[in-house]
Amino acid sequence: MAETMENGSGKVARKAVGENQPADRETETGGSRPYRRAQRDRGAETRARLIEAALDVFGRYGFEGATTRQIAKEADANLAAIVYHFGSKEALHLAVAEYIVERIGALVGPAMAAAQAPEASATPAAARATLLRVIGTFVDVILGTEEAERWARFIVREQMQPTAAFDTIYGFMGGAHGLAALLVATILGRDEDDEEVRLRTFTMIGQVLVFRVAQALVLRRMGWQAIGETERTAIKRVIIENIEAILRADVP
Amino acid sequence: MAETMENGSGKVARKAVGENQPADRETETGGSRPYRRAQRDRGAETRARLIEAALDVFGRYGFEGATTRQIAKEADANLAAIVYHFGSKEALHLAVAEYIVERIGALVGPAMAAAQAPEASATPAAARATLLRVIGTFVDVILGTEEAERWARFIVREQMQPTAAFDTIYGFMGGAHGLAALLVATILGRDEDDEEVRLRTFTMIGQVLVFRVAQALVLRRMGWQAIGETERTAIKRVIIENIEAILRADVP
DNA sequence: GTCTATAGTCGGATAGAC
DNA sequence: GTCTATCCGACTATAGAC
Repeated sequence: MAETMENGSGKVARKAVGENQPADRETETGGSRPYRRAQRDRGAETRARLIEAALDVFGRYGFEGATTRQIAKEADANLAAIVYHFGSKEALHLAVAEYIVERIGALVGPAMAAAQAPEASATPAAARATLLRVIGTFVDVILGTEEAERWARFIVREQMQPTAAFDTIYGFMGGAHGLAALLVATILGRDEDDEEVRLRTFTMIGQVLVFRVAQALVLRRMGWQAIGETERTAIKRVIIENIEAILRADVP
Repeated sequence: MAETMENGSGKVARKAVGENQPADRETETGGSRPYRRAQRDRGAETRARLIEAALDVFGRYGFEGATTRQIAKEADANLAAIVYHFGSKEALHLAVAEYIVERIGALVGPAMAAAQAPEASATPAAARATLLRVIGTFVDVILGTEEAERWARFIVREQMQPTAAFDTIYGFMGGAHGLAALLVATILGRDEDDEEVRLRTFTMIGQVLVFRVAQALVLRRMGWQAIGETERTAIKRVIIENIEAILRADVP
């Protein structure tokens, strides 16, 4: 593992990405706007590529297992760029956690904001509809987006062996659980701080998580190649039915 | 991480473990049986300690992140012993997977064997009782045994980034899911290969798993220090209630 | 079977040219 | 901002004494 092909040639195989060129290309008449733009925020783009690559590599190999060389290579950037932009391997790791929270927030933020509106949990019936909608969004994001696989790897590692990055992750995840717990509390007519309410909320989250965390097992057992839209729909239906049953049972 | 204290002294701090002594100690009259025994299977004991240590270190740092030095140190064994007993770091990794399957098998084997008996799933009612008992055992093992934390770390890593060790793990986990799915199928009066049955079985497993995988989050949100017997009982009650509700809903 | 010593490789981080 | 070159510590694996 970790690449045995280090055969000489420290050259980074620089494919044509449309930037990172020495300035004496792109001699088309007039415009050259793409070039100007690339020139202006070349640093920001390198930084972004480094974070994306680091998310992938940290997620796959863990903090210690990941190498800055591999991250730089995958980002098509220079090794020294990591220290320049972030200061250290550890700081890059933290930046990745912040990036994940930011990206997930962008995807589920609207749904969460809607769920936090007063009318969304005004009555048990409204809260139930809101909860089911939030869970649906959760399934779509966690199983449907291509990035989610990388996020999950990174986050689960933090759960099992927390580093300084965990606090950043916790800020978001704790809020999400709290919001869901509030909805569950409203539906069941209990207090938000009720132990049972919080535990039951975790079991609902777990029903979704298992398809992400134990995906290798799921694919083999289901005879699937991947979790596409068809599979996701089937999963969502089962989970929604389960949650309806669970909520029904507790409101006799 | 990965220990910065490498300060000279390659000596392995050899604490009194009752063995690994140079033979000219233990001059008590007569017996010296413990010594003889230690002498005889010293190799087997070193091997066992190496596997235990490797399980811990591989689980915490991943295959690449783990170092054979740390494993040897934690096992109170010599670095070269790893190659001697297993051949390579990778072979040790595989041996750990086999060890985990063996240990979990020893703990849940009886429950699984009982669940496989014909009468355990003869009727939907019998199957339901069996399933609830199996889930209870699952919760106890996964949240109640001290070793489970280490197993889970190792297994989840394999799920997210499978190596050769995954096949070993899969043999056991696939069987466990199959058994549970058979029970669920019997309860719901469906076929064992039914897609919905298999998915629903995964959602049941997920309700337990979340408390292991997202434990850092669970502890903070619940305000718990650890998951002891009290906490485990509360979790088990919620999960059992959920599963009863889910099964009830599908058998109108 | 277990040890020390070491060969050979690869890691993060730095310096300084451009 | 990005590059090459390099330091030096830590890694896996091996060799050979005991």
